[in-house]
Order: sequence, then structure tokens, then C-alpha cells
Amino acid sequence: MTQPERKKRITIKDVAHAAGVSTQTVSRVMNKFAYVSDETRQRVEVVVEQLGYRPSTLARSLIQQRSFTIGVVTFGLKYIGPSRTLNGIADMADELGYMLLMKELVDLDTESIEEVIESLLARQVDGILWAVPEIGDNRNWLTDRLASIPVPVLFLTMEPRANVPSIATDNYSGAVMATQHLLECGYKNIGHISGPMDWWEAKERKRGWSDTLIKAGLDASENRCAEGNWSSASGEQAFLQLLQTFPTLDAVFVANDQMALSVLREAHRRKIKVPEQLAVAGFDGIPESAYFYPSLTTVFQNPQMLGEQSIQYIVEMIQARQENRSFITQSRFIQPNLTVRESTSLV
Amino acid sequence: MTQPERKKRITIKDVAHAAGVSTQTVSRVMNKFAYVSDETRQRVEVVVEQLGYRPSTLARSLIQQRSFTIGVVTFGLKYIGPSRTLNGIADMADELGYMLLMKELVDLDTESIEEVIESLLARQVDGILWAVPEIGDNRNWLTDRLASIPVPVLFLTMEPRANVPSIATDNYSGAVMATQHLLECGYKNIGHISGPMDWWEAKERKRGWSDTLIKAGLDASENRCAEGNWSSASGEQAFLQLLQTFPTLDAVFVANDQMALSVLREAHRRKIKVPEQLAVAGFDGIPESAYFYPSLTTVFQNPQMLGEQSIQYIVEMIQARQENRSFITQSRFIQPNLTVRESTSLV
DNA sequence: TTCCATTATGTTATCGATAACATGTTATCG
DNA sequence: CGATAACATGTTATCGATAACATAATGGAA
Repeated sequence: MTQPERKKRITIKDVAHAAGVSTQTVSRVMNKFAYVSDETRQRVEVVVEQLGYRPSTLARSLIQQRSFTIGVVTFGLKYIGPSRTLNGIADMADELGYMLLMKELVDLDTESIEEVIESLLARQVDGILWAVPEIGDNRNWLTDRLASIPVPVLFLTMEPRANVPSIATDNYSGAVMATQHLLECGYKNIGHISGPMDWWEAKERKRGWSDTLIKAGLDASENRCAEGNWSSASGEQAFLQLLQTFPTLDAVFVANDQMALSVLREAHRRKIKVPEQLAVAGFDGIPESAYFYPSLTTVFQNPQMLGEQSIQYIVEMIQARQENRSFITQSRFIQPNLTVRESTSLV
Repeated sequence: MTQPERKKRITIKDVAHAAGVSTQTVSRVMNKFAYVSDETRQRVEVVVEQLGYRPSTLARSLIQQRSFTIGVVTFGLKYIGPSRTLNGIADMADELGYMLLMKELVDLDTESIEEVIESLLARQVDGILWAVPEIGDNRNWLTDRLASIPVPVLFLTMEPRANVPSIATDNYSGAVMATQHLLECGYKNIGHISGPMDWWEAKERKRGWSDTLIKAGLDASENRCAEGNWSSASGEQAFLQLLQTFPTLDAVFVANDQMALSVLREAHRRKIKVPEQLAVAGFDGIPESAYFYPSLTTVFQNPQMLGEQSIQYIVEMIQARQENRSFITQSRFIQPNLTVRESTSLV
């Protein structure tokens, strides 16, 4: 049983009193300000140590109008990609001396978005990382609202827009790599299983596939593509559909590894040999993909790095604003790379 | 290019001035205090709306000594389990009106732990959720330090200790279920691939396996177990080792699904039929496990729910302390359940 | 009619720190 | 040796809100 005993917080006044100096002097010692005599400094430091004094970041944030806190708005944390990005975000934030105030979006409607933004601003965050995938028109609010947010906002995984800072994996170029690779392996009838088509990332991956085929003089018509929703279950459905609409299929570029997993399984069941009769390439490069049977060729993206770079980027923005410098708004891209494994090449 | 234009924050003073009342009255309106005349209330509300005033949670936290913020300390976010737990944490926190201040532990040494705790306390969190798996002696600090932390601390995934609130999945009983199931299917030579043995969860799962076998009068000696580190790669290694030390193996309980994945693959390669010649059961119940080939029997734990309940628990603790009630410290457990699929039963 | 509870609002203190300014003491230099 | 810069420290104002207390008007109950 825990007794509800309460110790009062040790404040700067307690220290000042115990050391026989003013609070300002204690503050100077804590912030390593130069003009403090060695003698005083030591005396104060001893008291700080004895009392176990730790300054209240909260109070400091209030007076300095700066919290060294970044608001992170996430969506779909239950998926592994976003959560690994968050990992990168957390690590880099730590390294640069920032804390993270987290909000997971439950709905994507404008009201909840407004509420989330307000609650972050009310807590004086120095910047906001919008780590929510772009789906449908869920970026419309941005046009009206962005200018009136008094701190920098950085968008992850968004279609580049003028005057809006963003950072994303280059999904298009990843898809091109994968499709190109299938072509180089000699496959000609290359289908695609896409993600949900209202997701920007899904569109980009599909565009990479179709552009590459068209450029090679091949067909990329709609019957050669089926839509999933990222889940393995939907991947299975989409694959079955594709086998119907595109029977001569000899290779398939699947928009994520989870869906590719069920393509591999269904191929097994139907005794379709991978890669001899059907090559399969995925996207994401989840660690398990190396242990699929057969191991999966996939476009490896580095969500961890995406997270790290996004913190670096927003901290640059915060510092620029702090120092009243102007700042060039960019859309940054991170290049993925292709990992070739058994599912597309005969070892 | 973004112009470094800065709008001044609208404060309670601005509202008070514009509405011709005192700040106290504005505060009363914002907090729905009763003794305000309808006329005044409306006047203030109009001004609030016009100016777009939002109270500073920061300032409020300072005076009220209460931030409605919970510190969450995580470790291993890059793994899917912890990140889904975080998802549950985030959702429930939102529902109960709390924000999350996040810190990912990089090292597990005492210094970094101390630093993390201090930085959370300096930001006036109302409670701390220690979502770090128990590994080796990384809970030793707790004995000395816990009592001196002025806010409630709840530990996730920890061996129950007297007077320390904790919440965890019941790994032991999950392991018992899986092993029991294998026994019921008629397998007699049941091996185990464990997680890293300094993890509490790994120990519990192994204990569930060995206890069940011993109770059934079967052998659970060391040569029937191999140790992995949760990764698919290590699972493969462990499986190869097990095939050597325990050649008569006809079933294996694997401590997580990722490792089970590579067991399935290696079995394919060696033309060992699953489940006819070798039954495989996993642990975790990741969504993909339903799409392994064959689909994997696994112990389903609900990390999302773990997260939700942990927030509920700590909020109870916070409220108890707030109201100066005493509170019964418990170790809570969440029961997992077995999902039977193809890898252990002939459909 | 007087008194006190209820309602309505304002004033001052406070949370824990730093900013801005003020003042006194030492060095330093021409 | 006096002016001036550098050092050392203290005092007061401030960040944006609420707590605690004070004051005044209203409206029944005694």
C-alpha cells in the first residue's frame, strides 16, 4: 500500500535561501553564466547537490517562451513503419535535447485536427511534426490553417507542395527500381498489387510501376493492377483477383511486404513456383521479409532515418525562427534502395 | 520561403481587456465556474471566439502543480510489440484527457535512467509509465529510487514485486496454453526456442513450457531448448541448433512469431512437413502470422489493450494521490489466448 | 428592518524560473 | 590617480494563468 505522502518540490528559492544568495545567482550558476565568483559558485553547487535541486523546465519554458519540446502527431502507430519512424524521431530528439509531446490522431476530420493542434500549442511546443500519412483530401485544412500556426510545422510523407516543408521516402523512385529490376530479370507481364488508392504513397508506388512499364513499351492497364489495403488479408484477395484479370502474369510488384507475404503463400498453395513462374517484389523491407519463403526482393526504406532527418529538419526550422532568420522551405526526399533476394532471382 | 513573422500569443489579459472585465472573470468563464452572470459570460465568450484565445496549459500547469501529462519511457520501439502498446497508451491517454511526454531509453544504465526521470519530473508530469522490458538487473535502481519519485510510477512488463505497481501480459500462462495444446495434439518431443534469457518475458515463456512438460511427465532438459534474441535470424540459428541437440523433435514452441517464421522456412527447405512431422507454435500473434505458410498457431497477446489498461491504471493512481487517498498497489496481469492454426493441426 | 447567505466581480499573491536593470566592487590603463 | 571596463551580486518585473481573499450587490429569513 502506498502512503500518499507528498514531498514539496525544491525550488530555486530554497536553494537561494540555503546558500545565502539571491535566486538570480542560483539561476546564474545553473545556467553556467560567467560572472559568478568561484567561491559563490561552489557554495551554491554544494547546496544544489545536497537538496537535490532540479530546475523546473515548466517555469523556464513559460518565461523563455520556449519549451524545447516538439509536438508529434501520429496516425497508424500500430503499423510497424510509422512506429519505426517514431523510434528515429525519439532518438534524434533526445540527441538534440528536445522532448516529444505525442498525440495519436484517432479521426482524420478537421475538428480533431484542430483540437490536436490547439492542445499542442497550448503546451507551448516549439514545433510540430505531422507524421500522418496523406490520405484523400486530409491535407485540405492545411491551406487555410498553416499560416496561422505560430510555430514551424513539418509534414512527413506528403506530396510536395510549394511553401510547405515536407519530408518523405521517395516512393516513386523505389517503385521504379523494383519494376526496372523485374524487367531486367526478363519478366514481361508484370502486374501490381497496390495499397489503398487514396493514400499518396500508394499512388506514387503505382505510378512508378506504370511509368516504368510504359517507358519500356509494355502494358500497364488497369486489369494488370489490383488494390489492397496494406494488410496481408487484402493482399491475398488482390492476388486472387489479379490471377483472374491478368492470367498471363509472370511477375508482380506488391506495394508492401505484408501483402507480398500472402502472395507468396497463395503461390505455394497453387504450386506456382517463385520465382520461376512468378517473380514477387515487395516494398518496405521489413526485417522479416528476409525470412519469407522464398526470401523477398523488396524496396528497402529506412523509416528510422526518416524519423531522424525529420527532427533535424524541424530543429533547423525552429532555430531559424528563433534567430529571426528566414528559411528556405523545401520538400525533402529520402531515397530507398532495392534489396534483391530469392523471390525474383534464381540464386 | 517562409517569412519569420511572429504573432504575439493572445493571453488572458488581452481577453480581459477587450471584454472590460478582470482576468479572473475570464478564467471563471473558461473554467465554467458558476458565479458569473449570463451577460458577462456571453460577452467574454464572444471576445474569446473573436480573438481565438486558448489558455496556456503551461501556465496553468505551473500554478496548479498538475500538468495532465504522463511521461512514457519506452525501449525497443522499433519492435512491433512495444509500438502497438504505445498505440493503446496514446489512445487511452487521449480519451482520459492526458498528453504524453515521450522518452525513448537508449541505454539501460543507471545514469541515463536517472536523467530520463529527472527530465520528466522537471516538466511536471503527473505520473510515469515505465514501458521498458525487464532485462537482467535493469530494475535494481528501483529499490532505492522509487520512493523518492514524487509522482506515481507504473511498470509495464515486469516481474511482480511487492509494493511496486506493475502490469504485464501473463507470459507464463500463455506459454502453458501453447505447450498444453501441443501435448493435446499428441506431440511428445516438444522443444523450445526461447528469447534472450536475461529478459523476464523470455524466462516466463520458457518456464511455462518446461513446467507443463514436467507436469506431463515429459522431459524439458536443456538440450531441448535453444536461445534466440527475438529476431528471425536468431530463430533460424536456434532451430538449426535444436535439430542437432534434439533430433527426435516433433514439435517446437517458439517464443515469438518472428523466430517461428524462420523455423517454418527452414522446415520447408529441409522438406520437414509442418505440422505432420513438426508442429510449430509461436507467441505474440502478429497480424502476419495468419499468413505464414502454413499459418501459425500462436499465443495472441493484446499489446493495444495492455497500453490502454496501463493508462487507466496510472490515472487511477494519479487521482488517488491528488485526492490524498491511499491506494492499493497491485501487479496486474492480462491474459493472452491461444489461436490455433495450420502449423499445429491438420485442418 | 436587520442580518447573513448567495451571487458577481475585482485585487493581490503565487507558481518557479529568467530578463532587465541597478549597484557596488575590483582590476586596468593611460 | 581617476576614468572605465569587467566582474559580482541583488532587486524588480515578467511569463500566463489560478488561488485566495476582498468587496459589493441582491434577496430572502428571522
